[in-house]
Amino acid sequence: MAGKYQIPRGTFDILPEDSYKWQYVTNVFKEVVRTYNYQEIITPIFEKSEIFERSVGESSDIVQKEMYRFQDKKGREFALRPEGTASIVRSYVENNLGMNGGNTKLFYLGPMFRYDRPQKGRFRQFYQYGVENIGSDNPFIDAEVIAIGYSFLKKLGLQNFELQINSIGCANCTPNYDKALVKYFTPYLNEMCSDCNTRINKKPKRLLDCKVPSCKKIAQNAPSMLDYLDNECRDHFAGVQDFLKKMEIPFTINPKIVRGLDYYNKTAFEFIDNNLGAQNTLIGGGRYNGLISQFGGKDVPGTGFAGGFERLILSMETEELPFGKEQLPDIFLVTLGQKAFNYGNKLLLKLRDAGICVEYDPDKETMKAQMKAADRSRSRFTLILGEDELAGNKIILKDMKSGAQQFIKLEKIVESLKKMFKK
RNA sequence: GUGGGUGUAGUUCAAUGGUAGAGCACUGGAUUGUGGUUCCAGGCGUUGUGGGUUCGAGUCCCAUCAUCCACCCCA
Repeated sequence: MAGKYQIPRGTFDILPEDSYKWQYVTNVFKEVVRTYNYQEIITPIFEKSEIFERSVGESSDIVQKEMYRFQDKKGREFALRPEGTASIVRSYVENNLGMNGGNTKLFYLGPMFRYDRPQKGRFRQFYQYGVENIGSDNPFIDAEVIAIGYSFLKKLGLQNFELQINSIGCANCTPNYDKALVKYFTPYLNEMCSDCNTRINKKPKRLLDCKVPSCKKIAQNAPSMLDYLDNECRDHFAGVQDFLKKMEIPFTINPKIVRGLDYYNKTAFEFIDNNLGAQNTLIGGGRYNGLISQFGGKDVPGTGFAGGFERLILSMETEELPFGKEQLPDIFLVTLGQKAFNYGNKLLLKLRDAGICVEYDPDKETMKAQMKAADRSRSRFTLILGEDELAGNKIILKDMKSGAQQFIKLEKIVESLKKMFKK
C-alpha cells in the first residue's frame, strides 16, 4: 500500500470518484459570480516572495513559517502563493486594471500552498475560490461581497453555517485600541500563555483570539474594538450592517474576529460551519484599503473574500447534499462475432459524434461478460448487435432497468437515439 | 513546530511472542446469444520502512515515513 512512491505530505489526488464534486462546486461558484458580473482572473501560482511578504505581512505566520520558498536558477527568490489576493493586487497595479473607471470585479480559482501540519480541513496544497472588488470604499460593496458568499453557500444547499462580522478599524483607530488592550491585559500576563506574552507587544489583537482556556476567560472582558473605532470606521461598519439587513442576510457581530493577514482593515467577516471540526472557517474575507497603494498603485480601496473547496465539500458531505447529476453512459454496446464487431466500430464513432456517451469493452467477448460489463457501467441502455441482427439489418435496444427490449432499424439507430437523449 | 491515536490483500478489518486469515470487491464457471440474485472456484501479502531484543516478532523496544485528530494557524 504505502510504497516507495508517495504523494507529498498534505496533498491529495482528486480521484474520479470525487472529481465530479469539485466540478460541480466550481461550476456553481462560476454561475453565482456571473450573476454579480465578476470576471475571472488567472495569475501564476508563484510570485516573487516579497509580494507576499509585503502584503500578507512580514510578521504573519503565513510568511514566517508557512511559505514554500525557492530560488530559480538565477537566484531569484520566489514563493508558491499562500493566498490569492496579493497576486491579484499585483496584477491590478501592473496592468492598470482600474483605468476603465468604476469598480474592478474579479474572481479566481486555484491551488494555494502553505507548509502547515495537515489536519481535518487543512492541507498543504488546497484549492481556493475568491472574489476581489477593487475601487470602492462604499459599505454597500462590503455587503455585496458578503452577499456573494452567502448566495454561493445557499445555492449549494448548505444550512448549518453562520455569518460573523466585525470591524477591525483602520490605521487611524487601531493604535488607541492596541494601547487599551495592552493596558487591560498587562496585569493578567502571568496567568496567560507564553504565546500571548510574546504577542502582546507585536499584535495585541491576537490575544482576543487565543484558545487557551485561561486566556480565553481573561479575553472575555477585554475592551471591544467596536468601542474604539473612529467616526469613519464606525459609520462604515454601521453601513455594512444596514445593507446586510436590507439584503436580509442574517449575521452576528463577533468582535473577536481577527484576520491573520496584515492587509485587512475595517470590515472583517467569516462564514463558519460549526460541525466541521477545528478548521471551521468556510469563507474568510474583509476590506484591504491600503494594499493597492502599497504595491505602487493609486490609493484605491478594495475588499474581497476567499474560501476553501475542501471544507466546502466536507460541509456538503456532512449535510448529505447532492453534487449534481451523476455522469453515467447513455449506452453500452454489445457485439457478438467479428462482423458485428466491425460494424460496431463504425457505429461507435457515429453515436459519439452525435453527442451520445457510449461505452464499449473490446476485451469481453461472450454475451455474458459484456452484459455484466454493461451492468457495471450503469448505463441506461444496452445496444446488442449480433450476426442475426446484422443479417436482418436491425439492432436490439435494451432498457437495463425494465429489461424490455425492442428492435430498431440499423440505419435509423443514430437518429432515434439522438431524439431519445435530446442531443 | 508540539501532543495523542493509527499503519496487515484493491478495500474494511482479524490473528494469547510460535506456519498470516475473513467479508466486500475483482476474475472465471453453473451446456447453445442477455446483466443485477444464488452457488462453486481462484489470494505467498517485502504485515509502511530501517534497526534492535528473542530460539522465534504482524505482535515487544528504538528510529523513520505516512495518516487521522487536536494545539497552533487559517481557507
